Amino acid sequence: MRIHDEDFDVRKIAESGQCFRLIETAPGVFELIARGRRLVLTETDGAVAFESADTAFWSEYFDLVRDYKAVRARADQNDAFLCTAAEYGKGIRILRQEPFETLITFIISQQKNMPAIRTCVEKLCAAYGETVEGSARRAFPTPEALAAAGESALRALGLGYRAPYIAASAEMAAAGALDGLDALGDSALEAALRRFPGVGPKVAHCVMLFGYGRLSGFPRDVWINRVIDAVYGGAFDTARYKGAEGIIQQYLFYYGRSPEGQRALKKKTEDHAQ
DNA sequence: CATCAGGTGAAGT
DNA sequence: ACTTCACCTGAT
Repeated sequence: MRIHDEDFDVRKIAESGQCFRLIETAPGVFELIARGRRLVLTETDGAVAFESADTAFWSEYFDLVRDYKAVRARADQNDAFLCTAAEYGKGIRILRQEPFETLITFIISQQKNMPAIRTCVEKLCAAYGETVEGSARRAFPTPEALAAAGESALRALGLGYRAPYIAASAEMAAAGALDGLDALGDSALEAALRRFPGVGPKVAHCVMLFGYGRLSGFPRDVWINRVIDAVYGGAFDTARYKGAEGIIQQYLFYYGRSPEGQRALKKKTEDHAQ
């Protein structure tokens, strides 16, 4: 399968911080372990190619049916920062990841940078995940496997104070706490996710968005808050982008974290100081 | 070597 | 309801 679409950029997706198991193994070659499978994606001349018989599966995973161009077109033309961000982040898509994996990886993500998150997640998979055909890497562990591992073994992997959160959340998931959440409305889903230890507002929105495809999710992390403080006077009106909040968040986040975006933020802050 | 990193929960005002 | 603080450890 070969996709030539300005709204599908594997590298940007890998750098976007929503998925920690999509890794560039050689220039232009990316290996993804997702839902117990391995997929190799190669990028050449602005097109992405991958080999898989199960195109329906990956179509859902990469959210291929959604019209991202139409979302970008919704950006307020008077909002220069967002317009720049949407253009800069063009190619990002919202992946539909496994809810349990999303839950645990974003509990891990707190107070960690992206390389550190990847290291921890790979260690966790290597220790407790099933083998994956064709790859040296392992699948993300099941709730049962992590629950059986226990807090002290997780702490020994370097997870620090997150170990009890992960152990308890895995136990809850193994007991069925994630079952049937798909049927819930957005706010009920958010409330259900908040019951897992180590899950606050930020992680809950990440899981809603990246694990359940709920585009009303708008995770507020330090980068988004920096953008909102510097550019929007401390309050960003998500209501204008109803049904696409999470995509808008990704554009703001990806651009805000980039060197170009940081220069723009610095300039805004200096302008305000005058 | 010190600081920081894609937060959360508990305790304090 | 809002503010402050401790928390593990790898990356820079």
